Amino acid sequence: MKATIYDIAKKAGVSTATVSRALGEERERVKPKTREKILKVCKDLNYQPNRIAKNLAKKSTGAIGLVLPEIQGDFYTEIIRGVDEIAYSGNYNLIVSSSHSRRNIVESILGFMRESMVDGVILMIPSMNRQIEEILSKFLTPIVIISDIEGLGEYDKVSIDNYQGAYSMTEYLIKSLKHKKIAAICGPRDNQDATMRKKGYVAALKKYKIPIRKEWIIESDFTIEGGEIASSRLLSLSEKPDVIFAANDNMAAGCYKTAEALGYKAPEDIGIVGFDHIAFGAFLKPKLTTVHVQVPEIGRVATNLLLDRLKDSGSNKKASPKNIKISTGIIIGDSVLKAK
Amino acid sequence: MKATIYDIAKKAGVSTATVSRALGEERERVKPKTREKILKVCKDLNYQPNRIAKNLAKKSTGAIGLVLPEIQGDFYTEIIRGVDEIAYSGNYNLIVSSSHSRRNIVESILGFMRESMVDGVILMIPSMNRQIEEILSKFLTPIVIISDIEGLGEYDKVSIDNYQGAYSMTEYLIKSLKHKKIAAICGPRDNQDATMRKKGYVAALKKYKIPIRKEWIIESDFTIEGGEIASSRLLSLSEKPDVIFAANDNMAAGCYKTAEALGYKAPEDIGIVGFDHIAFGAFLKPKLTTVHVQVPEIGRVATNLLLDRLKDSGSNKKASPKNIKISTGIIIGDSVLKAK
DNA sequence: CCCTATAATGTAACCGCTTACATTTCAAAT
DNA sequence: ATTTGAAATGTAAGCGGTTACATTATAGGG
Repeated sequence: MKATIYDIAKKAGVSTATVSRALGEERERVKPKTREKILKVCKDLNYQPNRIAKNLAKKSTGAIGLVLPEIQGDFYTEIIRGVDEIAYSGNYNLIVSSSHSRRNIVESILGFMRESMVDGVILMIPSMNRQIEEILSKFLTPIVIISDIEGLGEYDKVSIDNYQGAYSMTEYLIKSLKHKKIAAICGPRDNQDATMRKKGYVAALKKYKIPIRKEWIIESDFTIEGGEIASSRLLSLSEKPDVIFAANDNMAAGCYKTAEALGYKAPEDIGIVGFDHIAFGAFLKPKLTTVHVQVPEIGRVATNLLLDRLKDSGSNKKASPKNIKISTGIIIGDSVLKAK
Repeated sequence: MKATIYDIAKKAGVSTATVSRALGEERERVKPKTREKILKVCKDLNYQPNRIAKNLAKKSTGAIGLVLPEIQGDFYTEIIRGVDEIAYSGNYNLIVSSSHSRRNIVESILGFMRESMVDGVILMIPSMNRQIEEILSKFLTPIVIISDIEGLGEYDKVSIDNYQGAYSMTEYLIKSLKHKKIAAICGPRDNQDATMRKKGYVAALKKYKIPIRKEWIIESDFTIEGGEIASSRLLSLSEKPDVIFAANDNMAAGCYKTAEALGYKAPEDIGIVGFDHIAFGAFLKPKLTTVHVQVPEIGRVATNLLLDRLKDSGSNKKASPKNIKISTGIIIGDSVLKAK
């Protein structure tokens, strides 16, 4: 049988209160000699405090939940890593939940919230809907949202600066590389990151007075295959673009595949640029030019926001929601040349 | 204030026992009419059972822990996905912990065990040491180990069939492709997966009576850079191999880099094969021939073992430890040709 | 209408820890 | 020696559920 605090108290000849204090934050309030005796008994009996009982008494779980839309590929591991790092140093455990074949986002959220599994949750969602909003408003668990969705003023929010990233890349293509025929493969319409990236692209074209051609803006799905399909459509147009700006690196990889299949050589025949700067981009040949996103930083920032929130969840004066954008940069590879 | 079971009981005019029954597994034992009334009150008060209290009363946490050596790249997300899937359908939450700059494996394990955070843990470790063994033996939390380490008879274990995978690949190179000059870039000496892969390679050579050359067996570290260094050493030997068998795809990618840098063309000048079949392998040019490992399956199998263990952790007759090997296959790419 | 078996519900102890409040200890001050 | 106040420790009531056991309601048989 596992030893409990009573066993320790008995064997050490003190009360449970003293044991609890000797082991906890009030360490200092028990006489050194007593404490030593208690610690020795703990070691002898191999005592492991029961975390659950502690949590019940303290009314907290000591865990935070991370809800991801899916979990596949570098992007998500890097988010997890960032969150885990901060959670760990804040003494919280991390529970990860993501959609998969048998569970959708809503169930993930409910799993955490409905059963008060966690003290707070970090919610990464591509888009908001009525149902999710309703669920969130129903619970009082602190929430940090990772998403580029506008509105949602009542929540702490961290997002990639998608707009700026896409704008900068497009501007780079136009200003530095003198390109004008720039097509875009966008992400899903209902994905906010995708939407903002598209907006950035469009805004940059407008700024430099380059007409926007509908047939050069294709909606896709952020997958490699989606990139293949979209790019093959672009490359079969009578008037082809010189550069394809894929809204993420996966789709850029798809463009490489198609280009090769159709006998185009990057960057000479067609320029390709991406967004995200995930690890395997470096292995594409030629090396991919892409928008750099500090992915683990997203996780870190979100977690810090959440921990702050948890810290003063006791005090009644709620700090007003924060909204942090993670800035981006441009990684210059060899996948696009200066326009002739 | 959050509603508790007492609030519900009071408002519904029944006892807490009845509420508990109406909501739990003994649903059937309360009269339908009563149950309905209770459910209505729950909805009205937006009642969320407190999971912690439940756990304390039931003496379980409803969570399993997954300890990873690190969390970077596809390999680990796929493991997580497999584990998560099964954990979810078994109604367990998943807590992930991995080493990083501020925490090592031992701390990860202790975090779970010392504070009884989880009902069971899945432990993925590249190698065993005295300290870890000691910790594990000290706790009675059920454990499943993902590792190819021999011994450890007392634990459930799942491993990639590294030996067979490496053997098959080597045999394929010898028998089907008629190669004889096959070098190997191995993983770290203290990594059991690496060790078993090397053994499989050596065994196949022996089987086909091909002399083993020490200078063609290089120890490296499973990273891309390691693969670069190792392969540049191989390619600078006076007598060069025809094929390099890298013990993982990362190192194979390193070989590609080196080959290119030194002016060798794969597969004509040098054949390259890998191990793992991680996603980006498909993007190497030429397409990588490699050993396929069913990574999510590892997670699934491990979790099933753990859940089984948890299920009959009540019964005293402990089932004897299981040891499952996940079989591998060969993915034929274009990175190695038939010997001339 | 009573008896009895079974279904439905209630009572209260318990899970193992924390902590407000009460009590005791002890050293310094008088 | 007595007083006093801080330090050390103890007592016991929670935290919010579950569940063994006790009690009450209900229905069918005599």
